[in-house]
Amino acid sequence: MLPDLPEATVARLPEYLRALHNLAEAGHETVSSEELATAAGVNSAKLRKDLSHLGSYGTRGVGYDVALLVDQIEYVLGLNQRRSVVLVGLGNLGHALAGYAGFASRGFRIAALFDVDDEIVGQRIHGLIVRHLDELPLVAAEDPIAIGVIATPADGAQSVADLLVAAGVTGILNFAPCVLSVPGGVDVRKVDLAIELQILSFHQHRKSNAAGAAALTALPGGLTGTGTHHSTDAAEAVGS
Amino acid sequence: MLPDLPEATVARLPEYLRALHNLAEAGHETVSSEELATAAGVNSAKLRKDLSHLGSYGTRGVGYDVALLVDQIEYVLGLNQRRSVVLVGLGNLGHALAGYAGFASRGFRIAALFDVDDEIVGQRIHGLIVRHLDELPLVAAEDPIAIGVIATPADGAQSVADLLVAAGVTGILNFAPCVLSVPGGVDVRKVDLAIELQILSFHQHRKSNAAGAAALTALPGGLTGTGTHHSTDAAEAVGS
DNA sequence: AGGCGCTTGTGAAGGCGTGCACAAATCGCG
DNA sequence: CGCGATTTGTGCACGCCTTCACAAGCGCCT
Repeated sequence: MLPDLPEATVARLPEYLRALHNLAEAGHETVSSEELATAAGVNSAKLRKDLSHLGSYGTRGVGYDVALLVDQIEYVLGLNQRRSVVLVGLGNLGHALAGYAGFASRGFRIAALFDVDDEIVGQRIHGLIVRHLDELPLVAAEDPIAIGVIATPADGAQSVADLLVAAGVTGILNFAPCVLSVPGGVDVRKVDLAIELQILSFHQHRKSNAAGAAALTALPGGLTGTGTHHSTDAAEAVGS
Repeated sequence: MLPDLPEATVARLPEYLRALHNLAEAGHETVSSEELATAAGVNSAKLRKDLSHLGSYGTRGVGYDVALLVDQIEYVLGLNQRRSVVLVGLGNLGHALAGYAGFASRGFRIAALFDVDDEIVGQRIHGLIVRHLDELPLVAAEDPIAIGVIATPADGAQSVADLLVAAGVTGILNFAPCVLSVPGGVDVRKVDLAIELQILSFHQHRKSNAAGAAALTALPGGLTGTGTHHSTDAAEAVGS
């Protein structure tokens, strides 16, 4: 029976798994929560709580059996079942994703590549022929598709998502910079390089302002939102 | 003055910004929290609370001025300052990232490309010559590097990170599947395709087991009739 | 066999984030 | 000028996640 895992825990399990694989290759048979936590870049208490949600697979005074834990996590994540992945959109990014080695190493199999551009359809990319998006239903009929990866421009992403959903896909990984609307029961995860860069930018901006900000923080006025303060000068006055 | 924003809010601001740019192009001059929230794929209350952290830039009964809000968010994120980005590792993924249009569109400028492979160094990729990683300090001396993007295999990533830090980089975006250790004050964000796939895999595994479980759970006292209903998953999963 | 050191698993507390629901504020219209 | 429609900004409650601290359990050594 599958335990009900907190979402935050689920997001960390793959990281633990990768660390465990490394440890196994290095010859470790057991590992303490402290070691594994360090290898995975988290707090040891958090790691223990995460693993405790899977059940008691550790031995007090000793640690966790590496091989056993690998099996458990892989089972919980459903990685022992092979899942078919299709990739839609073979521009720069899609091309790179098609050649990504990380697919096969975790039980994922690229079943097909799709695009709509006649220049790209028919090309052979990393051993697979790019097919036209119209053929997606055919491919899905032959072999159920578990996960669809969208690497198209933003304006085509929603219609691709609709096609994927219609083909029975219940998990979508979206690299297009847009919001997808999908029916309930379909899981969408988004990866956006630009967003990550902007978050980094924010932290740098904050750090660089932190020094001078301390001198300005003594704002006496404004009790409760007396809206006389207008925004434009705020933006410009601060930007030094 | 830069307000102290909750991390969750910061992570959503770029999404709001993108939605606002779309609205501006579509000719909207003002937008209500409801509209903007829908466009950004979030709850309207959450959006209002997020924006309230920046200050009061809306007008009750009317909504938000699109142009003003764009300026505010860009200011807070530090996007009006152009930041130099260097990209290390030009394999499949790095090659695609070098051609990513999203860099320039948000004020980021690719300052240089680096690799260590003699086959790759010297190549011209999307208008830039790939330089040897050894030259990184030289480039950093000419023009301060804000952000370093690591797209190398895992085994080289830590040493690249060390080099970047030594060159004064304070923000790192890591595509390598490994944990980086960096000194305090340096911000690392990680993007891992394999992790995202595994999270999707988990949800599918859970769903497929829930179906079987639902058949077995003939709960006698079930008044509500709807057992474990996860229709909101899709909406929440949008925020990665 | 017994005690000691080590490590897991977990109860409890605190912090953070989310969403509801409503008061405050603004605009347009009669 | 006043009123109603509309929308923002926010107090509050709730739930999730993190972290601490420690009891419970296991193996080893004497």
